[in-house]
Amino acid sequence: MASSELSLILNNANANLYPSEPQANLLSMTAPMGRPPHLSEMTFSSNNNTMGSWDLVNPQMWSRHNVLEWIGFHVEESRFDASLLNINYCNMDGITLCSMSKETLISMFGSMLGERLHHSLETQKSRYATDLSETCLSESELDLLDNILQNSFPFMHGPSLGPLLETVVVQPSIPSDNSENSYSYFDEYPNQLTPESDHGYDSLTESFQSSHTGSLNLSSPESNSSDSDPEYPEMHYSVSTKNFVKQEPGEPKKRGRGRPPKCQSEGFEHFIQSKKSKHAPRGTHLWEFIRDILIHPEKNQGLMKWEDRRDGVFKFLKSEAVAQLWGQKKKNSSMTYEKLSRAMRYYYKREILERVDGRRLVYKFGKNSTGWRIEETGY
DNA sequence: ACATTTTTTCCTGGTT
DNA sequence: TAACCAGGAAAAAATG
Repeated sequence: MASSELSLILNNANANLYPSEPQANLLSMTAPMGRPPHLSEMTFSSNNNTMGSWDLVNPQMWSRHNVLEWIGFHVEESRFDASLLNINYCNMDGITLCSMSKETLISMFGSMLGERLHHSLETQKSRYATDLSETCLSESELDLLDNILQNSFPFMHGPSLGPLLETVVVQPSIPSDNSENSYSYFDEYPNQLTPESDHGYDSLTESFQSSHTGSLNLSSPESNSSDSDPEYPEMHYSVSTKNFVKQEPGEPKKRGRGRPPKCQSEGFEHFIQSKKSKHAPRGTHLWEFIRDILIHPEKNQGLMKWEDRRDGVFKFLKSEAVAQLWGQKKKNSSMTYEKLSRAMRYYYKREILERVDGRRLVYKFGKNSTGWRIEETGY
């Protein structure tokens, strides 16, 4: 639960930096070592560019709190998408951090943030070089730290560390004691960004959080039938039923047309509201989101499939699941395939999509869409 | 601040 | 009957 709080913090920070970005997965986490900071202890300052107390302390002396502050500072400074962070990597103290090589940091945080963190860490270390010499660790101590590291991040196995930037995770609705049943999408997508993707576009980094309040099979009916591809395992997507409940029973209502005003949530997001960028990052279009699911066939886990890869014909296999994913990206829990498909139909006119008549859940990319062709993707 | 574009929501009616 | 498709209308949100 505490790790969820950590995640929440970073994700909220990210949500404010990149309003359209999804929340990182909270369910795929393994237990981090030690006691993570409590929400109330967090100081992702609402003051832009304000360093935390870590700046005044030798990195070797940093608490977990300081480390998290420091990471948070650089996440914000570099406008890194915090939802891409594996929160497990953020839960360490200064000693652990200081024992990490540049390569390790890059492995953990990606090249951009990792290098930045490394540079900052080295700078901080040098500032306190005198202190460091006094607190220099013996080889055995370093070995011990190495062990701690290994135990803390068991999923790290050398340079090609495991699911580093864990992103989308679809949780089976049936609780399982086997964590392998949860699987993630686009673990290391920084190298898989679509050629045509706009900078920073990461539509597939959202989590697909399950809820204990109910489960729903979001597979489209058709996809459950003979049309289902054998290569895609049937999954039951567990999604809070509240996502589909737009009205409380008994609430009389009938909204007018058009979209209702967005409710401003209170809490941490509000706390760091001032960090919110004026505009959402580009490249958050629905068709790009759809495209990116398709061009990562090994990871889309049966959400969609190509009907004709070369011609750009594709089909929704789990229409509601895709809609939920899209809704999650847009922070809209009431997204449905019905609405998503309306937006898809608007693309016909703009020739981003072409109509495919007579085939349910089937669409085709049009001449104004990019980034999906084999020549563009390389596969 | 404002104009335009994109998406969301709701709706009616039709098809599979 | 459920799920989907078409597309109008209106409005919010995103974007320039």
